[in-house]
Amino acid sequence: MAQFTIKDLARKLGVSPSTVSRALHDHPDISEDTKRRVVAAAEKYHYQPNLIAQSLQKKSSTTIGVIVPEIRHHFFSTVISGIEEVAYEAGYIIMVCQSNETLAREIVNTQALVANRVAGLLVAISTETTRYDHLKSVLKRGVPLVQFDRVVEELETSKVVIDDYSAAYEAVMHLVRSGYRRIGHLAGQEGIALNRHRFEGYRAALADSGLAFEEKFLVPGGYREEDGRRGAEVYLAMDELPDAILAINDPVAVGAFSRFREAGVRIPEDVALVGFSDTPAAALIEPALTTVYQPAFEMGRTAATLLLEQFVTEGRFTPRTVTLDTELLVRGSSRPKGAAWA
Amino acid sequence: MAQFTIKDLARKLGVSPSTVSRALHDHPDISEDTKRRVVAAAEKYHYQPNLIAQSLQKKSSTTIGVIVPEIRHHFFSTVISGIEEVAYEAGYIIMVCQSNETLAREIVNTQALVANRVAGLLVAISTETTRYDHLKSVLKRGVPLVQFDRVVEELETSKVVIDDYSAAYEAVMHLVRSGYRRIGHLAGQEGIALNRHRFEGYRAALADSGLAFEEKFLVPGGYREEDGRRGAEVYLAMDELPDAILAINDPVAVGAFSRFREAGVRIPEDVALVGFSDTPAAALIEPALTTVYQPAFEMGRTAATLLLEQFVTEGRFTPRTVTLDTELLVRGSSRPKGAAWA
DNA sequence: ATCTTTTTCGGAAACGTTTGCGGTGTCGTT
DNA sequence: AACGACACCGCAAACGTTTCCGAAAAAGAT
Repeated sequence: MAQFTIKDLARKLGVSPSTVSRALHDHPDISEDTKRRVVAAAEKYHYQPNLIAQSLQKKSSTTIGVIVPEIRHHFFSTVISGIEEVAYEAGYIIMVCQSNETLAREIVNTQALVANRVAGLLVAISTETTRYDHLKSVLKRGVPLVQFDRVVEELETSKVVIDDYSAAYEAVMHLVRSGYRRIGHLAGQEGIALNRHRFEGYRAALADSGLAFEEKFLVPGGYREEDGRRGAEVYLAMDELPDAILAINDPVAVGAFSRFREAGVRIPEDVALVGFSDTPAAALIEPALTTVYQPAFEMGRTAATLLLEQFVTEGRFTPRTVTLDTELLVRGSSRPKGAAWA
Repeated sequence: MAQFTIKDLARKLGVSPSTVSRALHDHPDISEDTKRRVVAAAEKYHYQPNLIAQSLQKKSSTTIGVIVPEIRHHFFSTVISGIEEVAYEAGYIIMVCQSNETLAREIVNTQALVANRVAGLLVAISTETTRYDHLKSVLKRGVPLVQFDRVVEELETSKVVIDDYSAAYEAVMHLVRSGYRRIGHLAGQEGIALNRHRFEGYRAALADSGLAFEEKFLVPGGYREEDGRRGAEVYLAMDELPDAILAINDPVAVGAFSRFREAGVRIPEDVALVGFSDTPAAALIEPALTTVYQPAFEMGRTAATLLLEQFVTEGRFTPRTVTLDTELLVRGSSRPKGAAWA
């Protein structure tokens, strides 16, 4: 019932608690013989070290905190999977919180994780997050922090991102090469760096192709399927549809996709579609969605790795930002204009 | 840099640490006046209680552990989302581990969580898990445990599940009513209770419909898309295909779906398909997949709620198992035999 | 004015570890 | 024979809280 502690073990063996502790940690001051006895006894009595006590004394825990907008989203759960993977290998365990895209909850979450004395923090900010006091305070406390995906650039932390600008640029270039000319963009909120970068890549590609940027074809929204549907709605109300659309992510693309289909708009004959890979569903719709593949799992792995590195670099440490490669997966939804059905 | 503790606060205020602690917890022994002073000072110096120390002294933490086969799977990440939701509301934070479907890692995970002195444990076992010593040991230590989805029935814990038997039964009945007669089953491993129940529901529905159970149409496999593809392969090698298939879950159904399509087999004209809802992709394929909807988010919520309830019921407590309702979402992939295209 | 009650607080131990420091005992060297 | 070196281990403090047990001061009762 009550906990079996190191003291109990010591009593059973007739040695001191310090000896037990040292034996368990393979300290050189302890003879091989007693080490064996201690380990054997620990085994026998199912001794389980109390990590809480250990953390208190060491002033640092063996858990790392993770904050994401929503756990259930495919992209983030994949990232978390990656994080857990390397955390596990390194003997850490992860505490996961979701902000539900609200700043208030994100703040509560960071406080809770700090209160739990996590060794470090991995965060992707919410869409509402335009003030960063909570993150700055984490930094000031000296808690290692690395941002991923949704990062705030002016914060001096390690970051892992994709090259949103180039990815969007390439996606649009692909559309242009495929014969599309009136290319719209289902964008995200302007505040988020990621969204801005994708927009800028989109715009630059238009410019570099000698195409005009049409304000009305830029329709901002959120990250979810319903936002895509709403966006499609906006396009449908226009005199003339764009002939291609770059969506801020897959759910939005899929939402637009189904709304368009309902309206009898053919993909890609009437309008081509390109997304950013948040979901495996993209490959299954008909025609399959052309999409920018984002290495979510790998993003989680590297973010965690960066954090672990920061743990060991005592004292002076310089933030690194690693940019992961994306890949444009060309599929049916952006078939060259006028091409026959596959 | 160094931590600002309750002692520091006490020193600043010229009172004892005990007084500060009591003031912060609104203890009646403390005058309103000093309470105000303490709270104000705590605010001023950004005092953050050390939950680690608190846990050590209280001998119980405010974190709950979660173990799932794989975080990245849509079903489980949705469950986790639900868990986090109610945990958050109750002031708990969750530690999440994945077993990667291996028993070894599941064992390590439970030990790590116990070592971290979680207040309770929420687990869905791996496919490999046929011995339960690690879970029994958790129980013996008196750590509250509730199982969800993949449960081991002989363990005396609260459980939250769906009625797999009935769900499979209804799904097959639906197929029969739609005119299908040679109904196959892409099953999971036999060891898992959940798989067995679905199989039994399937078999009972056949029997009650006066249809013969054909051994060869039962093809066991795993939970992933590739298992579905492999299963389709098996069917394709037969002289005669089944005219409908109940898949153990959506990924498997989707896998079979795409393999069949590659082989020129039409869905549902040549073979109808029904899945168990693990993924949103089911609604997007063409034709859309008929599937048994499982309330994953709700499952997470109730599992966490059950655990929280168990926290307060000191002493005598009787395990409850709650069965969540499913719903058969009838879509194109099981269109009545011979019916025209929508 | 003394005694009892109440209010308000402090001392100290405890939760389970780790670790600096010091203390034995043994052995080899001179 | 004496001394240093070394191997091995125990004491006690510390990590930041909470809480039992009193104790002092204030208030009320007689």
